Amino acid sequence: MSRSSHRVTLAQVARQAGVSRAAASFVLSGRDEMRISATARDRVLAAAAELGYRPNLTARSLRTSVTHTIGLISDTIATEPFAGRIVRGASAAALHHGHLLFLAETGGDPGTEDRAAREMVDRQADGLLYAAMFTRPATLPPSMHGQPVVLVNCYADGVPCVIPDELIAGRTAASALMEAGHRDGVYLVGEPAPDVFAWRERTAGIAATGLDLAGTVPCSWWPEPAFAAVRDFLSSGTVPRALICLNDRIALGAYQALAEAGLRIPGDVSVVSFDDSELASWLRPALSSVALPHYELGFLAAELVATSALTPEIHRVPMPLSPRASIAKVISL
Amino acid sequence: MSRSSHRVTLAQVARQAGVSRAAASFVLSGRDEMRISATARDRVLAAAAELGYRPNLTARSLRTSVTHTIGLISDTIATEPFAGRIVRGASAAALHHGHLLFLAETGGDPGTEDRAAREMVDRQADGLLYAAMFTRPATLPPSMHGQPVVLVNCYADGVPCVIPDELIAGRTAASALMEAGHRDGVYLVGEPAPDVFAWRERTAGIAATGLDLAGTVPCSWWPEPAFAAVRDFLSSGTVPRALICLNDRIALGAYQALAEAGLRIPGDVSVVSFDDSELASWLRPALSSVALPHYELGFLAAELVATSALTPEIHRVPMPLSPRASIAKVISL
DNA sequence: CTGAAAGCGCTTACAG
DNA sequence: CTGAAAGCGCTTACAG
Repeated sequence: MSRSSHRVTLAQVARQAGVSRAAASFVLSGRDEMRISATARDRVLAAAAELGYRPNLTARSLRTSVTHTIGLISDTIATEPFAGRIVRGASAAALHHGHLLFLAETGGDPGTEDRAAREMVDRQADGLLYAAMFTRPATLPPSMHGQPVVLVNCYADGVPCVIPDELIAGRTAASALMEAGHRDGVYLVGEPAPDVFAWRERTAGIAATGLDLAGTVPCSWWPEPAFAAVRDFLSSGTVPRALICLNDRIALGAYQALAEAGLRIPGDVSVVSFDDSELASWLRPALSSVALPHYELGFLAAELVATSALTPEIHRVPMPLSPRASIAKVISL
Repeated sequence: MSRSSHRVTLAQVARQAGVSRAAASFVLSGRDEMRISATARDRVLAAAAELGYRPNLTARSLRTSVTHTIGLISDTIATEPFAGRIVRGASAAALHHGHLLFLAETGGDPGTEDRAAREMVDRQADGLLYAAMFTRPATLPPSMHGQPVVLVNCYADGVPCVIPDELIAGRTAASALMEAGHRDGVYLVGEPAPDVFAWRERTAGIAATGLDLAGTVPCSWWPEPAFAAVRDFLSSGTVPRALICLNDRIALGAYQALAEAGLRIPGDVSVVSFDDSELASWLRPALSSVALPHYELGFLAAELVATSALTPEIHRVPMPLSPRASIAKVISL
């Protein structure tokens, strides 16, 4: 006996209530056009409750050709610590709109991406989300073409996308320093990466404030290289007044190098960063960081497909500063 | 015009191939019982390829009453940094078995859990996974009763579950220290938590090695309290030889306190920990840590439902040590 | 207001 | 080997 044969069906509810299946369908799906009599309505509701009726949504979907289902393809979000918030946001929005999320993690492999998207399309997902770990141009898997899709944390011509507003983020980080009185001796830490959206926008945002960087300490965006680069930089004798780290991992490495050099944060050196990962609040002193709005990215994207708002726009989501103890006010004489 | 009316249907493929729908169905679903003629077979395949046919899985499911779909309900896994690996493991296993994952993040709210599970059941998911952020007893939402379910990182009577083998983990951590020659001055850092599975099993595992702890430094399992507790402990004058930290976050706090006290790792104090989060490899020196096998947990659990291996067993997944630089060999005289 | 009927796109015995 | 038919559980015009 298959499991579905255990489930009570609309026909059974109708029989027990003494009405037609059509009538039962109307009251249970809340469509009141036909003005079912109140007593019939009550009998159907009572029967449904008594029998524990649950609609078979796969059957309903076959008829209505809408599944209330959204597929999310992600390269490696669930691995990447805090980027899992994209998934959480998308799930919350989906649930909120009576939808359910299909999720596939592909590790970025194009073959897997295509297969996963195809599985979703074959299951008649109402729309597809394609999410990236870091903001970048996207190449859609072939099986997504012609489907309703929104890009999350990535972008492509003619496709609606939701991305973090890194331009404002750069401005926010620089402003935080300037409002504390910093003007001189501000260094950017992190390798220039003209190909990387975040780098381009953040540096443009910083420049837009009029803040004059004293220089750049190049290093790849990870703790270990950042530690080495900042250590070497400090050993040259320069003492910076403030560091803008291009992410929290770089900031961790910078903290370590600063500590080794006997420099205090924020007394000697102020630090501001991007990401606002958990790390930011764990460091000593806690790190001021501009938050990547992953939850909001996922939420908005799922909402766009749930509400069929699929015009090819670029939605920029604000990146707020989480101010913490790593920035000191400069006393000007 | 609805989207589904654009999709090419099995009937169209059959017509173009000049065979019955039944014949087309047989060749396309690879069921060879009827020994379709090779030329008919080829014509069907050609027609399907030419028309770009894709089966409507929602229709197939209605007929076969299996959806090749697995639902995953998680309290807050996608938020919790590395626990997102459960999702990744489950997704990989699902895909590997031709299934797709429904995901819902509930924030641990029972109402949301129940609603989400109901949405999955209504969509005829073949089985459900219920996952917890940290290993604990589980209370299933009512809508999951009677469904095929496996518990991930949590447990309940009579329900199959997949949990990390924390007992061996405790033994592994203690053994790592002992093999390096540590016998004396080994302290456990972290608040005793008799209600917490990980605490019970880890301490039991440590005890099982015969290692005699010199004491415990109690503190809640977070960086800040750990920093404060270890700092106070050190200020009492005791210098430990080794620390077993109950998670990586505690280890971070301990590192900070040790550094402040001018103690070197591992020269003065060896440190071993549990979790093997990203943090472990970022610290200086890199931290030896016993890995939480979240990916494997998710993978195995999804595989169990995909293969219908749903006997109510407790599956314990090994927790391997990631050895790094934080443990020093003790030179005995 | 209610009921009989068609149909969504498949699969699967069942006759030939 | 092939084809006509029933049916999975719903929704929705369409007559009465």
